[in-house]
Amino acid sequence: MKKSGVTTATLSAQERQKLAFQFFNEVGIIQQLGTALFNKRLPEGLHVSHFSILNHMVRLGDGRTPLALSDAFQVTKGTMTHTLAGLSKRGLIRLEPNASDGRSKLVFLTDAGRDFHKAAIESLGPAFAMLEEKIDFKKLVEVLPLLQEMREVLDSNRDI
Amino acid sequence: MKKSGVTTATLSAQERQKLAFQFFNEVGIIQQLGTALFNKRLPEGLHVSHFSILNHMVRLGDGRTPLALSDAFQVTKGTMTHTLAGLSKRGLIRLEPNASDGRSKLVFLTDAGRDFHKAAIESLGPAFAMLEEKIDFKKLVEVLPLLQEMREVLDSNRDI
DNA sequence: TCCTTATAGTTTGATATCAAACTAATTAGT
DNA sequence: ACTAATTAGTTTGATATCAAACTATAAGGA
Repeated sequence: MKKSGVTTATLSAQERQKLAFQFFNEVGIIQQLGTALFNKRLPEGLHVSHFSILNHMVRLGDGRTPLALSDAFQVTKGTMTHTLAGLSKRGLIRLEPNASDGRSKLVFLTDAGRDFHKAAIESLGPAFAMLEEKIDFKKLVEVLPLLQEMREVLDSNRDI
Repeated sequence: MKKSGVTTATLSAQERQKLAFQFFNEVGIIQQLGTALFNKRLPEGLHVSHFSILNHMVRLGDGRTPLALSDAFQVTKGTMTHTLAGLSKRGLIRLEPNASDGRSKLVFLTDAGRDFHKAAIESLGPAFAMLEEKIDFKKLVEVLPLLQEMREVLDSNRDI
């Protein structure tokens, strides 16, 4: 794998610091812009956070606990309570008691939730088309492992 | 070339969609965890957003307008007003009228701001050490170009 | 000059998120 | 079995952010 620009030889402490800031800065901006792009395409009052949960359940199955979801998305339990309340109020999910644990609940997709997810995917079409036109998705494949690694490192070192 | 997993040959529309969701999901989580990690190390009441602005001015010079800063960090003008107010209240920056434009202001670092920046960098030391130990920074170098590209694409297609 | 439009910054109202305190149910240690 | 510790979810209070309306200044065209 060839590379250009910054040499791979050695990075000074200062270079590493600058790199890290750049990395987190870009990540933060991408997150903001990406969220804004998605939000704009979703119906009034619905946020990417809502869509993400529906998407997660459509792809990986429903019947999970709120805690499992807050783990998957790395948000606090309180945030998940809030997000699920929004979905529930709109009838996109159903919250049922968990028979095997009285403290817990299970989250299920409703038909409306599946429909909404499908419609949301459709309405994201133009944004996807734009991305596909401008970005070489094979590069995304190459980049994902580092992102996952970074996420895992950050996740398992929260107490640092 | 392996046959399992995603090959670089061709990606179906569905694979591309899944990739994009994964990408934005990882980015969102990294942003959250990274922000949390940094915030924890900053003094009470100060947020990464404050530090980032100080860092920007230390590295690239002060005397910029709030609008230039909101552009650089891709936040709204209102958000920048709020963030600068926080910095100003703590005496870390000075806001002066812009002699060449009555509508505008200029943002300057104070000595306290420079001191604080230095101290913040120090207090981020352990977090950096952890990252440096766990992450190969050369990989960061390789990943930055795509992140920048993605940021630019998203930035120049806000209206999609 | 006067009027229209554009620009810089502020304000307002809403919301997503976090951290921490709280409640209720389960599990574990003795 | 009983108490202590843990766990799932909710609530509370704070704050960072956004979008949109607003204010004040600047620039341009007739």
